[in-house]
Amino acid sequence: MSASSVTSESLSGNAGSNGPMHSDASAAPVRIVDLANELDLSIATISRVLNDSPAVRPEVAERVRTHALTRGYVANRLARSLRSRTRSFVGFLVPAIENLAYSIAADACAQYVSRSGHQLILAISGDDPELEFNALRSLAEARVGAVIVAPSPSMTAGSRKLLAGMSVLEFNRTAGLSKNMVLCDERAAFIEAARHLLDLGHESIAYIGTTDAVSNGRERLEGVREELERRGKQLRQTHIRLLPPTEGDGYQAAQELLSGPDLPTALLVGSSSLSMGVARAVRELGIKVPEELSLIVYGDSQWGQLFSPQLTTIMAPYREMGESAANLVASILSKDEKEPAQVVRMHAELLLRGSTAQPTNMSRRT
Amino acid sequence: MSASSVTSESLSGNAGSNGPMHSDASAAPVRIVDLANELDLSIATISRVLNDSPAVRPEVAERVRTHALTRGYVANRLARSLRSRTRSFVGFLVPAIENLAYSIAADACAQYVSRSGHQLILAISGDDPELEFNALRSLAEARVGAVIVAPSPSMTAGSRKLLAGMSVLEFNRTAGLSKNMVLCDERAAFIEAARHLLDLGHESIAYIGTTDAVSNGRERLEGVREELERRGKQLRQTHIRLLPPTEGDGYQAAQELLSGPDLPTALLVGSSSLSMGVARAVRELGIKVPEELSLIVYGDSQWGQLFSPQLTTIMAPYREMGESAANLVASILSKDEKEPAQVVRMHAELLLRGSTAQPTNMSRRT
DNA sequence: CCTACGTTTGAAAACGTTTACAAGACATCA
DNA sequence: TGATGTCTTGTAAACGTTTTCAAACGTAGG
Repeated sequence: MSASSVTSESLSGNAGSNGPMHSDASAAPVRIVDLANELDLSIATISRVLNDSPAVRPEVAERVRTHALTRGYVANRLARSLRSRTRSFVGFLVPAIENLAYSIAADACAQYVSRSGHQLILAISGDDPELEFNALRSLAEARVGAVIVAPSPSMTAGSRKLLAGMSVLEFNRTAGLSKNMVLCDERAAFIEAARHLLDLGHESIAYIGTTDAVSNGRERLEGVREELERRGKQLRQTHIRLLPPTEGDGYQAAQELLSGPDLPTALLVGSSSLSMGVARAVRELGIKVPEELSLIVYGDSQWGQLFSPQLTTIMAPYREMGESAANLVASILSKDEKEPAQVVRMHAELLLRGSTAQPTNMSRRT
Repeated sequence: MSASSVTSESLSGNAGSNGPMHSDASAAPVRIVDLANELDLSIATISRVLNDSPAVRPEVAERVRTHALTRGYVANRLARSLRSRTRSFVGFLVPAIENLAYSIAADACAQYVSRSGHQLILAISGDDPELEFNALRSLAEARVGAVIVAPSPSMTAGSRKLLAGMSVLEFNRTAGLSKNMVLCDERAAFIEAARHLLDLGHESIAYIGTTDAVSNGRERLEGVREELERRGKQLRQTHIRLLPPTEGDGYQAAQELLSGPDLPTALLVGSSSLSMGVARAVRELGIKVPEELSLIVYGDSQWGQLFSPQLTTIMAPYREMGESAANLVASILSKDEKEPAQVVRMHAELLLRGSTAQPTNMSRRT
C-alpha cells in the first residue's frame, strides 16, 4: 500500500439552512405522479408529453415541459425499461480496460452509444473465466440490450449459455459466439511485418507473443509462421515465446531470447505490454537496434516514437473499432432488420520507422 | 476513416433445428412467476429463496434453487431495484478513459465495486460541459447509487444541480461538489520535483502543464511556483505554458520554449499527454538530456523508462486511488453512517531516474 | 337536432420484483 | 380440548413508468 493519509471528517448533520448546501442526495426524486398532481393532469398525459407523443394539446405540452424543468424532473429509466420492455444498457466486457486498445475503444464506444441514448456498463474479466462469468451474469441481470465482448481464452459453458440469451458482438477477439464481430485483420498485419523482415534479408526471426488460445493471438502467430514458410523459412520452436501479456513477461522473455545461444537477427512482438518489456530488455542489454537486431513491436504508436531509434510498429485502429462497435450495436438495438449480422474487419497498419534494417554480418556474438 | 472492409452476411432465419444455434436473444427470460407455476409455489416463496430469506423450509429452498438453475433464471435487476428502492449502479464520469490514470482507476474500481454487487456505468465528459451534463443526466436517469466524477473545468449550473441530487465522490480533481474525495497530493509532488531541480542548482526552470481551471492542474503549477519563490527564485511568465492535455500541444509548446531565446535549463511537465509530446520534441531537437536540459515528466512510469536517458517521473498511484474510490462508494452505498464524508489523499512519488542533473555551463546557445 | 368522427384526456392494467400482512399448519402448554 | 405460539406459505399491494381502452369534448355534415 502506497503511503496515504485518510482524513475522516465527521459531518455535522445540518441539512437545509446554511453551509455549502452539499449533496441533498436523500431527497426523493420527483415522479410523474407529482407533476400530474401539481398540474391537475393525469399521469398518462404527463407521460405522453415526456415521450413527445403528438396526441396532446401543444399548450398543455408546453406547460408540462416547463413545469417538469422547474421541478427538475428526471425520468426513472429502470421503471421505463421495465414497463416498455426497452433496453438502454450496453455491456462492454474486456480483459483489462487499462490496455490502451480497450480503453480507446471504450472511449469511442461510450461516446457513440450515448448519442443514441444508451449507456455502457463496464465489466472486466481479467481473462479469468470465473470473473468473466460473474460479469456476464451481472450484465444479464441488468438486462443489457447487447454486450460487446472480447472473450477470454477459455470461456465457461455457463458463460456461453448466458451469452446465448443476449445479443452479442465480439470485439477484437472471436470465439464463435456471435455473427456480429468487429475485428482487426491481424494475420494480414503480421504477414506484412514478416514480409518486411524477410525482404530485408533476415533469416533468423523470433516471435514473442501472447497465448494462441485467443483468436487474435493465434492469428498473429500464424501470420508470421505462414509468411516464413511461404518463403521457405521456418519459425523454429526455440524462437517462439507465448506468454501472458505483461510488461514483466516480455522483459524476461526478451532477456532469455537475446542472451541465449542461437540469436535471432530480427524480433517480432505480438502484444503491446510485451513490447514495452521487450524494449526495456533490449535497452538494458545494450543491443544496438537496428544494427544488431531488427525490432517490430505491436500496439501503441506513441511511446514507440520515443525509443531510440523510433520503433517500427503494428498499429490497429482502436478508435475506429470502438466507433464501429457502437454503430453496430445501435443498429442491433434499433431492430431495423431481424439481425444485421455483420462482420467488420479493420486493417492494422505497419508503421515503418527506424528499428528495422538489413541484417549485418556484425550480428551479435555471445 | 481507416481502410476497412464490411462484410454483410444476410442471415437465413432458421432458429432452432441445426446450425451453431447462435444467439437466441429473442427468447423471453424466465421470470419468478414461471418458476412459481412450474413448482406450484407462490412468487413470494420463490423471491424469498432467491434472497436467502431464512423463512422458508430448507428442502423447498433447495428445490427452488436447483430448478432456478436448470431453467437458467436470471434476476431482473431493473424490477428489483425499482421495487426495493435499492441502487446497484455506480457512475464513473471522467474526461477521457484513454487517459492511463483513469483507465487504471476504472479497472480497479470496476473490479472492486462488482465485488459488492454493483456495476460501473462508464461516462465520458471529454471535459466538455455540455457532454458532461448529458452524461450526468443519463446517470441520474439510471438512478446510480453514487457517482465517481472528475469534474470538468467549467461545470454547468445544471450539472451542479443534478449532482446535488446524488451521492458524489470527487476523483482526482475537485470542484467543491462533495465531502467525499479521493485525491492525490499533487502540490507536494511538484514541490518535491521543483526542490530537486533547485537542489541541483537550476536557476531557470520552465513549466508546461494543463489549465489551472482544474484543481490538480492548479495544484501542480502552484507547487512549482511556491517552491521557487520560497527559494527566492521566480517562475517567469515566459516560462509557463498552460495547454490542453494532448500530445500535439506538448510537442508544440516544447518546440517553442526550447528553440526561442531565454532557454531554461530545466523543464517540468504537468501532464502525461503533454509529457509525451515534450519528449518527442526534445528528441527531435536533438537536445542532450540531462546535459543541456533537465527534464521531469508526469504520469506513466512505463514509457519513461524507454527514453534515453530514462526519465525522472512524477507518478500517482492510480490503481490504489481507484480501489479507494470503490471502497468509499461501497461504504456510502451500504449506508453504515449517515454520511462517511471522507477525504482520501494519496501520495504521488517522484521517481528519480536519469533525466535530471546539475546545469552545465555548456547549456545550449541558440 | 342527430350522427359520426377527430382530438384530447383519464382510468386502469401491465412490466417483474419485494414485502407487509394475514392465514394455515403444527406443536406446545395449561 | 382450547389457547397460544412458531414456522411456513400465500395474497395483494406496492415501485414508477408506458400503453390500451374508453370516455369526454367539440365540430362538421346531413
